[in-house]
Amino acid sequence: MTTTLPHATPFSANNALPRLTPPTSRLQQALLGMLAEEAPSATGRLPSERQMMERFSTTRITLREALMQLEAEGRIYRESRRGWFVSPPRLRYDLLASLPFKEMVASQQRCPETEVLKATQCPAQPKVAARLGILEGAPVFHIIRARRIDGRPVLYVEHYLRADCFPGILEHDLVTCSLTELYRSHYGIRISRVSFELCSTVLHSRAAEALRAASGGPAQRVTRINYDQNGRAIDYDDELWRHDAIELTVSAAPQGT
Amino acid sequence: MTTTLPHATPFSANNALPRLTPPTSRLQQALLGMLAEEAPSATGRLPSERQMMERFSTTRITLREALMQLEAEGRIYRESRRGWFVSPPRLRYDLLASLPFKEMVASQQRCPETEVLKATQCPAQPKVAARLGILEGAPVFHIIRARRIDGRPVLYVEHYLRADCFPGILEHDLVTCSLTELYRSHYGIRISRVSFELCSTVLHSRAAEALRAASGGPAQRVTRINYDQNGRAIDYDDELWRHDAIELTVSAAPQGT
DNA sequence: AAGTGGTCTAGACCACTAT
DNA sequence: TAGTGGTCTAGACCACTTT
Repeated sequence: MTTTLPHATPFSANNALPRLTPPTSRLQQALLGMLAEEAPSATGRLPSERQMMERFSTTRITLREALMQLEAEGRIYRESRRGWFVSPPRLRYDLLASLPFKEMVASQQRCPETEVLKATQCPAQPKVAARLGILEGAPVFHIIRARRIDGRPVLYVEHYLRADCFPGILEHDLVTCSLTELYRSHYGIRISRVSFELCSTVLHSRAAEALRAASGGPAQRVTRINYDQNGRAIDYDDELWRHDAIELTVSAAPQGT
Repeated sequence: MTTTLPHATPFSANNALPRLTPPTSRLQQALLGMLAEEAPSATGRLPSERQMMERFSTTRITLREALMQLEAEGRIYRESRRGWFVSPPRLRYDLLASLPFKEMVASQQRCPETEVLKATQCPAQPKVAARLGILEGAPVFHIIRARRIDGRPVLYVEHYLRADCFPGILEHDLVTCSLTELYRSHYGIRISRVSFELCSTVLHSRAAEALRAASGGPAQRVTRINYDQNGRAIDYDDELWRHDAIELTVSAAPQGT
């Protein structure tokens, strides 16, 4: 079942002729071809590494190198110990539209799901306190959620809410309702300003576990601070997205004008 | 010169005792320690891979795995075939402040430099035409620049300007002057709206070459469309940043309010 | 129980950089 | 010219998932 690749000379390293194309990029081409042809198979799962390595007559390490390149490009992704998959189209995430996750995903004809991993009250750590403009150790609600699109876990979020602003909020349904909707309907608080910090990093172990991903996998961090009509910081979100899952968007008038 | 690591049991694979800490994370710890102690050495250059691999008694492949993890975290970076370096602090890039590169970098006590790689007129490719709202093949100016911070090349930009808006702009000094400044001073065009698209990808070969980086290295893409006071798209920028070089920032009123 | 991905070993050659 | 990073080979064991 060994498909012959262009320039597939198994012992070309010992060959006087120069390799026309380096194995990795041949491999990538071949893999892309494979994705184009076969991948639309329901699950989007790729063949096992050993199968691919045999099919393309290469080593596991070399094959993985090529796969990880495609992962970095956002074309494929892996689930820990489960294998490689074709990446679905990116979700468009308009930062200033401030749509709740559920609405944002649904409006793009995808299926949103949420799971609450933790919801407690605790004292504010220094970093959280600084961002919320409150004293270290002041009470905050700490909510951790994992969110899925079409069944695939793509987002790990930690929310920190000023406890004094939202008494009893943990009693509400945190799976179905959006937090900003609760702010408005139950606490009369509207969000009048948001500020974001975006940076590309990696998944820490807890996030990785929640996303069925490899710890250290590529991630896009989006942190967000919401301010109410009085300019007071009311909550702070720390989002970690699988980096291939989103495309961020901003549209506004520049401030210099 | 071999430093003993905690749990450094060279043949632990054949050992009945479980490894207390996996080699890669031991390695990462050790490397972080090394960075903390020695790295502030002027150039920020790390020892050669072979030296590190001997020092930490491991394999080159395993060592590189650990280094690439740190690269993904944005703590170190590499220059193609030149070695590994400690990452300088990220530049804060406020998308809506619309500060020219030079001012933005200087305001953060860093030293900006610019190099023009290409500046020509050419017909608009489909993608460019679509974003500028002009006909395919309509004339655009195509400018490619590489930009450095403190001597390190971090940004590869391609600009596409509507040629009908900016006659003769290629005659100007594109190294020293900001484009938006030229728009205002010579063409009476102000930017009244911007729209961004952000997404994490990899460096294509031209960008990699310009940034002395490995092709396929981690990158942050920032595309930007500028609109004038009549709501007409006047230029389109495609920026590729070394992913560890920036931290993006947005602050504004959400649009739902 | 079989197979998978995750990790690790122990080498090697080449093109390029630094000296 | 010596040494470097980039790439590749040919194996191996383990913990976990899947069947």
